[in-house]
Amino acid sequence: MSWRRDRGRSERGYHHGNLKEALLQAALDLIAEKGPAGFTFAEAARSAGVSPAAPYRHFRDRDELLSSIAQRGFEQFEALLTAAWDDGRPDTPTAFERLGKAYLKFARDEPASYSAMFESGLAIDAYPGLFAASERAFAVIRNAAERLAAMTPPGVSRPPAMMMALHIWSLSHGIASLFARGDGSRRKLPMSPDDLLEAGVLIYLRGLGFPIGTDAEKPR
Amino acid sequence: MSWRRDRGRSERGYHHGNLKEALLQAALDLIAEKGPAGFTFAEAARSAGVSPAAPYRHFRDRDELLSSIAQRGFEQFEALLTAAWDDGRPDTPTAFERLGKAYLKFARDEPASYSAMFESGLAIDAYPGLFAASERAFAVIRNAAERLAAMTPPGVSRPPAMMMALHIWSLSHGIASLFARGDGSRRKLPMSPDDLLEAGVLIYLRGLGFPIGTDAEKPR
DNA sequence: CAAGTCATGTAATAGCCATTCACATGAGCT
DNA sequence: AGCTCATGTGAATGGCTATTACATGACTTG
Repeated sequence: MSWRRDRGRSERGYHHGNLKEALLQAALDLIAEKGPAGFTFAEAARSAGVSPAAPYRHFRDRDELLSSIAQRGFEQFEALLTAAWDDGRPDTPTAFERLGKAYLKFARDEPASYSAMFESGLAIDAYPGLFAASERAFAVIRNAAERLAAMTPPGVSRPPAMMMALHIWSLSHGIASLFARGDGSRRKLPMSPDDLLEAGVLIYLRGLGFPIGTDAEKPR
Repeated sequence: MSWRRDRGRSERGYHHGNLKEALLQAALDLIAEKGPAGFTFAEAARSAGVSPAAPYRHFRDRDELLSSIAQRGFEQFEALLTAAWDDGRPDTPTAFERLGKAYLKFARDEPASYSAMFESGLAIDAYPGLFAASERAFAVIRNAAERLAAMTPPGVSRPPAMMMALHIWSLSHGIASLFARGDGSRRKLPMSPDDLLEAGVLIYLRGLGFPIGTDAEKPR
């Protein structure tokens, strides 16, 4: 093991010491500020205090940096979803609701990552690591759907868990994309995105035969 | 009236005669080919056979061209949705299903427009015409939801039409964004996006109290 | 500890793009 | 015929991506 010179000193000579990390962080900040299109390799380099050519030692090109950010985003996303699901505690429906909220929370709190993940226009299958990370995140939702599907009341035909997962994911993603972005560049709404999603999921689950209160609105 | 020299001749001298249209078409082709990020003002000009500075006579900048494309997209989208809805004929639920299908069809058939409309990262409120066009398109969905809401069976609390419209829109948009893009750069699915949406809408409507067959799958 | 190696940075450069400005062209009006 | 203004051109500026040859110094090895 070699211990890097971790002294917080900004006294960096020729070598940066942690450029890859610094670039990822800088890029994240830039994306948060100006969207995934506005971010430039050169400016990230400038933020990190290195020459415009330096980043190429760590990323093949701009897209690879973007894909790294997206991948990290999916990993963070998976962790958040996993925590929200909490293995179905205290009960499956409650945990399921929490999962949906967590989805929107991520889109709201990490708009930069979210952009990189879903709106950067990257060909996801061109980056195996990215693809795998996104599959793992989706797996959390699919597992939860599995557990929920297993709970269908007797006398009701059991829905395919995969389909449920896709419906919930699509609804969450649609709401997040259209209304719940951190950057305010989105459309106004007569209710909060969280409430919109919660109501939608409740109605959907009732449609599957789950016994849930018959009024869609929460009186606040 | 002055009649332009509409002769199909490509004999154009100093003036193009229809540059604005030509640029919009060229940009659409380029976006279809390389995504909204890959499209460049300069290349559109080249396609149209004019100098790189010419487009500035018709659009303030690149973003304004993009917003024009998005606006046209919304207008075309609105027309498609209106036709699909067909004022609720032959009956409201059937027409409502058609509306959802039309949404996906648009995303599939016009990926370039769809990208410009939803993934270009434009600040929608910075372009009043664009904003208005998107509102008109959404109004079609809202009207349909209104009619559907009015049909809720007796004994069931009537859902807010706006909320229904937002749910359906979000679900459609989520499915379209995640799975139904024309460019194969999206994720694989165990069922067609159309079927996924149809099943989701049916389940949702059943959850609202509409009397609909109790099995979610169509046997094909 | 001295020499060598290799990862990591830099400088310089080519090519592309957005945008602007002064200037050219010619279509339509009077 | 002459004028005028919308529409195009050429040239220039400054920024970006990406590549290449070269510089630096961190770490290894004897």
